Amino acid sequence: MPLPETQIPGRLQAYFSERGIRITQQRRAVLRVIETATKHLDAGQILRKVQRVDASVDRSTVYRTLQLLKRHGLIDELDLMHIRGEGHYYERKMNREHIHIACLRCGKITEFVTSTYDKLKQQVEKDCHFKILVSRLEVGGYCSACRQ
Amino acid sequence: MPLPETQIPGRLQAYFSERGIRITQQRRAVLRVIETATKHLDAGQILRKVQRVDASVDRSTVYRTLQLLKRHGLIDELDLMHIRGEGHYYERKMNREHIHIACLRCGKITEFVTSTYDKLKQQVEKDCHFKILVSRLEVGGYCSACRQ
DNA sequence: AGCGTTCTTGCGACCAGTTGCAACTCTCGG
DNA sequence: CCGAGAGTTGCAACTGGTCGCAAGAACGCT
Ligand SMILES: [Mn+2]
Ligand SMILES: [Mn+2]
Ligand SMILES: [Zn+2]
Ligand SMILES: [Zn+2]
Repeated sequence: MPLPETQIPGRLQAYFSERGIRITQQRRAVLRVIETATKHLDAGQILRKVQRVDASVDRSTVYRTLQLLKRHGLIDELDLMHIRGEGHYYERKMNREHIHIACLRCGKITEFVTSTYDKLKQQVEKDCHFKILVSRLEVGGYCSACRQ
Repeated sequence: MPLPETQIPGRLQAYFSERGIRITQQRRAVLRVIETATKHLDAGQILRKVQRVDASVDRSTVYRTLQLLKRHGLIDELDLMHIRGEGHYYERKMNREHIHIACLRCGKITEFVTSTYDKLKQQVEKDCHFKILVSRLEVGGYCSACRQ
């Protein structure tokens, strides 16, 4: 994941306190893990990282926090073509919307930004009279290396 | 779901026998359910429909058949923005790739076909040197009716 | 700082999806 | 039509995600 320079640690926590959403030790730990992630993490990975800070944190708390973040549009939920298992992956929502490209052979995930994607979404909004709040484009196939 | 006229019942079963994939009573039932579906079904709905034909069919068989169909590119797996629950939805793969648009308020699912989507995929293939086998674009937001 | 309200947590029970295994059944060749 | 062999099934056990509930923590107000 890009982890752009614009990503200030503590941003999620700031969002919470601005909105009067309670900050607990458990939530603080989850937010830290998500903010400092350098790749897409699934719920299990997030749980394990959180438990290295506080082993008593329950899995339901992590799931509830992920739901909260999702509801507020602070993270995106991805399938990444279910390369491994059938669970979901999470990433901090960034400035630029990007496409996820998953190689079905080596498992590499590539992110791709293009204005064509923005145009396509605008077209959907116009043609379907629909207000888009979330969107997700994922593709699976073979990367150049895996095609020899 | 469109259920286009080009959709001949028995097509999936024909595909199986052409390839020497065994056709069992259980698989036949699952294929029938998927071929005659008029909307996106989740695994639980498929299981219940199959069990109305043969009550002894186990859930693992349905899941395994769905995996088989997915592996052969005969069905697409969708999240539909997890409007209801967190499971996946399935649909027979059609001639035209389409976008799924989910209203987060009323739950309506709209399908949309546009050449812009094809162009975007071509661009990804070219710019990322990637061979696309599967793709999935889902958007969530509010439909015109739900915005008054 | 102490208090009360309200929200959050951990727990246990539950449900959905996966997997190893032994019993079964398809398919093909004879 | 039958039998052999490979592939498939149901089952049971397990894992991952959800939910109701009672105990516990956060935070605004004094
Ligand atoms: Mn999914
Ligand atoms: Mn569809
Ligand atoms: Zn690859
Ligand atoms: Zn709507």
